[in-house]
Amino acid sequence: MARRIGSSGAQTADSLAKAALRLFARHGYAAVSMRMIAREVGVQPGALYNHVGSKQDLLRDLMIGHMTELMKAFRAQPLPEDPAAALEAFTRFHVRFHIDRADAVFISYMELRSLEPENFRAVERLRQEYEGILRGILERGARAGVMHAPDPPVAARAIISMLTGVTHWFREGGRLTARQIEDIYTDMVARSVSARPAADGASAPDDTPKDTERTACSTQA
Amino acid sequence: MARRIGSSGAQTADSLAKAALRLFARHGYAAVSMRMIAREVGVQPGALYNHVGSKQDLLRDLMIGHMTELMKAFRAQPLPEDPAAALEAFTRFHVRFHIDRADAVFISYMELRSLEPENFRAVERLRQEYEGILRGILERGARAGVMHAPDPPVAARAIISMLTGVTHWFREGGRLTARQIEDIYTDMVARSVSARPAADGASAPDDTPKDTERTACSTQA
DNA sequence: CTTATAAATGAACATTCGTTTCTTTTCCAC
DNA sequence: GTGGAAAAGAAACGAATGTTCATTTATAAG
Repeated sequence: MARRIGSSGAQTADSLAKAALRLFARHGYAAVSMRMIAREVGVQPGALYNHVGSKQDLLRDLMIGHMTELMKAFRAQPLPEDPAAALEAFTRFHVRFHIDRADAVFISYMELRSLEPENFRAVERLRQEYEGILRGILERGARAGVMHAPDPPVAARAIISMLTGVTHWFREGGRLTARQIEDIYTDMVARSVSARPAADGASAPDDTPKDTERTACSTQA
Repeated sequence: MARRIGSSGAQTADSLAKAALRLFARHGYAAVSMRMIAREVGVQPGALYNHVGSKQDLLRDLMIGHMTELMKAFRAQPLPEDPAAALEAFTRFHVRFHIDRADAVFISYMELRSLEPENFRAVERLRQEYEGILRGILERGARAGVMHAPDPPVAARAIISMLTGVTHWFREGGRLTARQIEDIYTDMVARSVSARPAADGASAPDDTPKDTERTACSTQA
């Protein structure tokens, strides 16, 4: 009764992952019950266990799947030799990838604590691998003298925090398009580690320029 | 009723909040039971309800208390007129305040979704008020031509995301001191909205001197 | 002291939790 | 068609959930 139209084989397993992803992202792992997921999928709670070993397995698979996909997608594009270009490529990739997968990102950065130790280590290893890519870019840039990054590990984390934060507020159809966001972040990241000094107003209050044209900006608003 | 002066009177209520804060931060609101909190306080579960109306009230009080304290602490210090100096003051304050209260920060940024609608609105209003301060600084800086912020609302969020991220990894006694972290972030934030162009260069009015030696960052790890 | 009251206990309430088990239904190769 | 495997339904398991309540203990004022 109530059979699906097509063959239902992998269909349920897929919508299970999708439902769990959305619910975990929205309410958090601990606040989501297997019964909620079952209702969302349109199935009885017990039936879920034909496709997944446990609730914890579900979370682990989602997170490892996301991180693996992240690494794969990043490696699928060529990384420019030039550090500045590489940084821009990284930034644009990160923003675009994360905007498209806000739910998965949210979970991956938020539910680390919900993972049992062994699963945590597996995900954490992937996360550090990704972070290492950015750190490497910053180190190369600093060595080449084209970037200012007094502490690449900290800078890498700071940048990733900034970029990932986009998932907290960006909504499709808002004031800005994804491309505009991408441009703004790319600009900010490039500047944040620019080899040119910042305008240190603290020690130079006389710093105000005579006057300039409107803030020249490469990113249209 | 309003008696409460005794020795152990407010003691339990206080350690209750402390215990809840740590547990919520560590495991998440939904994953923490009143029984866990009670055990941490050293009391039976039912006794908690002499000091708090419900688990949800506990979360709301923690979050509103934190945000209120944040606003109060910020307003307690003078905000420089000069936009660049104000930005530095904001950055240093934010990093310092958040490093000292990693647990509360974590909860406030993480458990918004665990709040019931009415409580959510109350906290969100405080959050936007704080965000508005930074946005105002960026707008003033851009208007004065000393900052490059094509979209102050986005830039404000990006910066706050970056700064708040410090609570995810900073641990006292690590490789860097809190002051060093503070310096690094201050430098990055100042650069990220610097009126001077990034390395790839675009329009540069009133060009910058060639001296790149005044790297104002005082931290070397 | 007595007395009022705040706080803690210990047990219980009705729900909900993740998961298991058994049975029935659906699907696909033959 | 038949047989067997995979998936779903139905019901239940023990444990844990937030919370209440009557009772006892501690505390401070009069």
